[in-house]
Amino acid sequence: MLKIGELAALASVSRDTLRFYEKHGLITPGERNDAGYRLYSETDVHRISFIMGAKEVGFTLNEIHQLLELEVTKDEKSCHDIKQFVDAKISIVNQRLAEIKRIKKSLQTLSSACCGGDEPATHCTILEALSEQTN
Amino acid sequence: MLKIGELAALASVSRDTLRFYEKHGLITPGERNDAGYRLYSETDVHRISFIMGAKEVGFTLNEIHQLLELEVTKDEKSCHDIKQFVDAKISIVNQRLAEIKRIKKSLQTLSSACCGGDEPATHCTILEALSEQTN
DNA sequence: ATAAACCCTGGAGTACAGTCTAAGGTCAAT
DNA sequence: ATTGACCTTAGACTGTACTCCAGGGTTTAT
Repeated sequence: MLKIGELAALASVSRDTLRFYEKHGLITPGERNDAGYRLYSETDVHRISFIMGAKEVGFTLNEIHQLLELEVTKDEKSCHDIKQFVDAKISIVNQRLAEIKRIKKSLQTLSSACCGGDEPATHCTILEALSEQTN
Repeated sequence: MLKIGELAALASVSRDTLRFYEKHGLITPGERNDAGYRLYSETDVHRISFIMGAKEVGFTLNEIHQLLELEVTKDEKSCHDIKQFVDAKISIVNQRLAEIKRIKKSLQTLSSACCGGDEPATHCTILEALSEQTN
């Protein structure tokens, strides 16, 4: 079992952030010791890793909460309900994926158009790179 | 040339958002008419599309500003400088790409583990899906 | 045994990204 | 010529996601 500072270090977040996430129902330590210290399990490590990952790709804490809530509500919901919810999220993820690929392509076009030398970069612009793409 | 409401409708943002972006140096209409109305060009349409796309994949307005500023500062900077900056951004984009693929995989594992029927979804959890992955 | 390093709660403060309101000017249609 | 839909600014307000602080208790190392 990890204390809050240990999990915080592991996940590269602050203690305050973990307590903030707890207040908003994203992650609750399974136990507390006699002094009231939070004690986090292995599962909590996975959980915070999922949260950080989802956050990084643009899910809000609210959306992440919904995703994680699937775990809590699983017994009350049918497979059908969950499949529908998850498939809706997958389609959002696919949109994000397409968008990030578009951005990457723009940046790569820009980078490769750039000779990398010392001359002024008169023709290096994101917008030019974007407009050269057939999207 | 488009008026603010027209560009707003095109980009699915509010007029206020466009003015807010302007205040923060992201997009400035090339012209104003006699009454002081903002008039946006074709380039501005591309620009707002880039902004929305970058935002969607998790860039902050500040980061987007930096990306777009390449255009403005191009003459003062060498190709070398710009290439370095852009390549750094590409590596951030690659991280985001990897992360969103991880999320997508979790969701897909979850979805396909789900029979889709009417029974309670006892084994449908994001965390189970995550822990089944070899990452 | 005592200081440093950790933990607790509650609440205030901050940065970012809008969003809304007030008070007024402009434009197009009836 | 006047109504309604648009535009202007400045500034107040909101929601999200932290971040910090005060005032206290606990644990660990010397």
